Amino acid sequence: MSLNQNAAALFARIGQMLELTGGDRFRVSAAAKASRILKGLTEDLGPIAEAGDTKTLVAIEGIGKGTAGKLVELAQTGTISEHDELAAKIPAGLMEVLGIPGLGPKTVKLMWDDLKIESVADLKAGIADGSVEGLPRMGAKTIENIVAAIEFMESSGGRLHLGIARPIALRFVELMKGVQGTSRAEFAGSIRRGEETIGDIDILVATENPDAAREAFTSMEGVSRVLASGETKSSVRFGIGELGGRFKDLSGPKEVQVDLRIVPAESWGAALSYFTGSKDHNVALRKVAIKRGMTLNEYGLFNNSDDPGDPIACESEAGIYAALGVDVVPPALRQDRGEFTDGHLPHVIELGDIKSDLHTHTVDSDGKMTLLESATIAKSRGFHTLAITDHSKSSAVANGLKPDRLLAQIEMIHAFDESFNGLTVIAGSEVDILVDGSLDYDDDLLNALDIVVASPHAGLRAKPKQATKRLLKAISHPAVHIIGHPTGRLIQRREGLEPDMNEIIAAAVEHDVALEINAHWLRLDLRDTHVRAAVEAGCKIAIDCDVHQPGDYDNLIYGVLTGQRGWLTPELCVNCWDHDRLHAWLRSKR
DNA sequence: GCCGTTTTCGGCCCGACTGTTTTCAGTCG
Repeated sequence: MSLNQNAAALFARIGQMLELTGGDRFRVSAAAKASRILKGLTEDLGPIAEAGDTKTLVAIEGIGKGTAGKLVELAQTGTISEHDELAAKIPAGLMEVLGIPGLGPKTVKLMWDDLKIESVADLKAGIADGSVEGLPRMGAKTIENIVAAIEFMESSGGRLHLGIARPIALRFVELMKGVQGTSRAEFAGSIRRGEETIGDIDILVATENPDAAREAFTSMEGVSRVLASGETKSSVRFGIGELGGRFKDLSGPKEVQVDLRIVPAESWGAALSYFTGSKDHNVALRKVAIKRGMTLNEYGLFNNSDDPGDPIACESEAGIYAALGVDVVPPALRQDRGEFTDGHLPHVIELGDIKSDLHTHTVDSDGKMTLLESATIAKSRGFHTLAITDHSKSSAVANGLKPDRLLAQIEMIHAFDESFNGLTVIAGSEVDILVDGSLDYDDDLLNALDIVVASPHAGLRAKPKQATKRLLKAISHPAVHIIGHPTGRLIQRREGLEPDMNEIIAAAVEHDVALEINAHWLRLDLRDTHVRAAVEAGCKIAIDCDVHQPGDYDNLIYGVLTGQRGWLTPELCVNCWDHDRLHAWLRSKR
């Protein structure tokens, strides 16, 4: 594990443990912030911290002297003494109790101090024997909520994938739009920002009939429990099983919390901005407001005075950003990763900019569609180019093509292309990058292909140095256009390779190779922070759906959101190029 | 613990909901 990820986990834990020991709340949030920042960095701080270079470390926003010192300590000794000291005082099971929704540090500390509750099991026993009931402010209703929350936590195995949560959010939005009196409905929160995993779903509604909205929301089919139903906010648990069996092999949450916010139509923009977040972005945005003598809340942007009067801006997000004198920040960029400090924002890619898919499979390997079926969908989406890239011979389980079958397929695709007016279909392959970095076909065959996507499929537990070497060798092969899902990670399932991304990106720039954002929501590989580093280096990026079945084309949005989160522009994304420019680039490797 | 157009001290975003309270604490986002 890299120092960043290791440190991020430790600081997150330090923050939680400080809460439980009654530490200063600003120190708590500083530790949590340090954790988030470290998670989002692209450059590994390992060598810097090991060298004791605190000057470079404190230059990072949110990292001060204290955190820098602990990073150095971690790099040099393998541990942070503050963490170990806290961990010695706090039972491990207590952290799990803190994870129960609705239970915060105050309550957990009280239970620990007064009742010696040190685990979820202790808490259950304390509820059963009535001792928890004896605590101050602990009534029957609160205990009922804790029992339900424990059940929820035990049935939910972590966060939801974006590709599962977003369709649910869209269903809620459609439902709310159909309720009488609704003028606007939209999802906000982490789904709108395109985060790769989702904690809960936020739905925003502007309506003349709040009671009808609330009623429709809490009684939607699939709602298993109503947690709250107030004037402006309702919360429910929604059963994911209702979606059917397509994701049944995915271990994950069985339920998700969905929040409905009913907001005044006139402050729609302020509310949408507020509930889209991220939290860090909101804090940064409010600081911009404060600097300008204004106050920002979910109702609007106001002058800072005793009698603020009418808002300066509130109806649209764009109006609020404009009134604050900053660029409008697309939702995916709202991460507090420099969107206010790096001058003007780039024009990031949008779904409509994508004009080709360069990584798709057919029935010839492990796809479910024929060439004709896939090409028909590609054409209906307005693409000018479709690359067929079935698996190579070593991917036996995926029915990879032996050389003779590939030669026959190339011939077939080239014949097909002439008959499918308006869409150029090109012959390619998703060629395995073998463990030693060599490719799965000989050079003559590779050069017979219009496009080569080289991807790692096996040996994904290799050490970082070996992984770097392997990918560098593939990148330097003159026939390769794109490196497919470069790390091979599966979100919440498999870590994948951890190569030195800076070296990979530099090599890709040197050899004119594009790195892929695989748009499948289980992959999103490259991930957002890697994309950001690649974009900063001027590296070409491909966004492809890795199509196996018809619905996979719909995954494109997840790839685009990931690109946006990495500040990707159409100029650097080969799928956004027009026909002639794309094909000139492809031919330049032949 | 972090930070600085009030710069090495003294602040640190802001409001809703619940459940338990007679005015508010705790939690969440």
